[in-house]
Amino acid sequence: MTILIVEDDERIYQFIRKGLEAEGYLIDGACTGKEGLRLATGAEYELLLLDLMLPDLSGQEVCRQLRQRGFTIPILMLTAMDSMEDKVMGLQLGADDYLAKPFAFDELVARIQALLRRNHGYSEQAVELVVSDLVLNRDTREIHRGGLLIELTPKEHALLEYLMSVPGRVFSRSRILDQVWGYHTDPLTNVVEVCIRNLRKKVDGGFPVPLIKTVRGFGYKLQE
Amino acid sequence: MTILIVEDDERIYQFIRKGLEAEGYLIDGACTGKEGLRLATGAEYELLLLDLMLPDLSGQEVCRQLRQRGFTIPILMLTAMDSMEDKVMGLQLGADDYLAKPFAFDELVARIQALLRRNHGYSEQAVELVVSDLVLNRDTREIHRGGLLIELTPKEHALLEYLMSVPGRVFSRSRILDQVWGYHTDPLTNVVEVCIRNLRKKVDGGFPVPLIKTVRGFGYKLQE
DNA sequence: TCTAAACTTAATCATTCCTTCACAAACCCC
DNA sequence: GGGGTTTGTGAAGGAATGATTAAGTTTAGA
Repeated sequence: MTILIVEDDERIYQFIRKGLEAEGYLIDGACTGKEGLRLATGAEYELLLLDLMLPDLSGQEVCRQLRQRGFTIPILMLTAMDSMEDKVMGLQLGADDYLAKPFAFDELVARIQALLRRNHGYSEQAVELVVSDLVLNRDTREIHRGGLLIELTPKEHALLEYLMSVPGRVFSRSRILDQVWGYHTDPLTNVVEVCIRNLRKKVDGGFPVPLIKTVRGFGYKLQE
Repeated sequence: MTILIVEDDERIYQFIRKGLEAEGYLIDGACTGKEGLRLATGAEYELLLLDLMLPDLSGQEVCRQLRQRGFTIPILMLTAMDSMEDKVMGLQLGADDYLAKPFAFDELVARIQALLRRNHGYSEQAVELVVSDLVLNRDTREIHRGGLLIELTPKEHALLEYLMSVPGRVFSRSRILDQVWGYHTDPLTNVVEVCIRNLRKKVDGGFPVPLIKTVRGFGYKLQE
C-alpha cells in the first residue's frame, strides 16, 4: 500500500509523509515532475498525490501523460490556489480529485481513503482480512485467531497484513522488503526472517495448524 | 528466461540476483564491463541489466558496442545518480530504459516485465499451467496432480515449470541445462537425469499414466 | 531527558537440497 | 547377441538456505 507524493516543497512533503506513514501507508516521494512520472510508470503505487506547481514538468502535464499511457492509478491533485480553473483543468486531464492548499490533514486522509475505496472496490479494501481462523481488522488494527486477541508490533502487523492481502500467494523476500520495509533497505539484511519468526511465535504458537508457510527458494505465504 | 546482470557492487548484485531468482528468472552475472560484453555477445539472454559505473569499460561503452555490433537485446541501465544527463546519454547510446539507484525492487521487476513485453510481445503469463490432470500454480507455487498436492524442491519446480511451458514439446538436455541451470554449467554433468528421476518419483509415482516422457536421443517432454 | 519497546544486526545452528560419482539398465545398430 | 551409447538409480558429501538467539541500536512515549 504505497502512495507516491510528487511535491517540490520539502516542508509540505515531510508534513504529508509523516502524517500518512502514521496512518499506515508506505510513502515514496519525488520532487520534480519528470521524476514523478518516471516513478509512477515504473512501480506499483496505490495512489498518486500530485502537486500542480513543479520545477520542470507541471502536475497537469504529468497527469496528462500518465492517462495517455493508459495508467489508471488514482490521482489526487494538490494546488496552492483554490482556483476553479485549475480544478477543472486537472479533472479534465484525468485527475480523480482535487485538494487546495492549505488543507486540513483529516481532509487529505478522508479523500485518499475515498479514492482508494472507489478504485479498489470492496474486495481489496475489505475491512477484515480472513485466513482460516485468523482475522485482521483494518479499522481496529486488531488481530484475532480462534477468538483470541493477538498483539503485534507495527512491523509485524504490516507484514501480516501484506501476507494476508492475497492468501496462498507466495511473496518473495525482495517484495516483502519493498512493501513492508520500504525501498531503501539494506538488501542483505535478514530482517524478514526475524520478523517472520516473531510473527510465527505470536500467530502460530500454540495452535495445531501453522498458517505461515515457508516456500523454500521463493518466499513465504499464508495458507491453511 | 535468463537475465544478465553487469554490476560491480557485490551487495547490489546479490540483492538483485536473489530477488529475481525468487521471481522465477535465471540470472547470470558479470562484475566488469569487458566480462559483461563478452557474455552478452556470447550467450542468449532475454535482457541485460547494466550498471553505468564499472571498473574497466563503462556501461555506456558496453551499450554502445553492443548496439554497434547489431545486438537488439533489451538493455535496462542502472545508475547511481538520478541525473538527467546520464539518462539521456544512456538512451542515446541504445539503452531501452533506465533505473536510478537506490530503487524499489517492485519497480525493477515492473520495468523488466515491461521491457520483455515490449520486446517479445509476450502476452501475460498464465498463472496456471495445466497438462492433463497436472496443475502448476505460479502464484501459490503449488503443484497438484489429480487433486493431490505434490511437494517439489526449487530445482524440480523450475524444471517442471519449463517442461509444462510448452506441453508435448521435446526439450533437449542442453536446452534444459541452459534454461533451468543457467549457462556455465558443466555439459558433462548428469544433473538433468537425476532431477528428472526425482521429478518422476513425485509426479508420476503412483499414477497409472506417466506424464514425463523420455524421447531417446532428443530429450524429455511432458504429455499425456 | 529518560525509559521501554521495537527494530536491526550478526553469529550460530539446523535442515534441506544439489551435485557428483559409481554402477545398473535399456536401447540401438550392426 | 554383443559392444557401445544413452539413460536410470541410489547414496554421500558439501553447499546453500532458512531458523534461531542474543546483543546492539534506534525510536517513540512518558
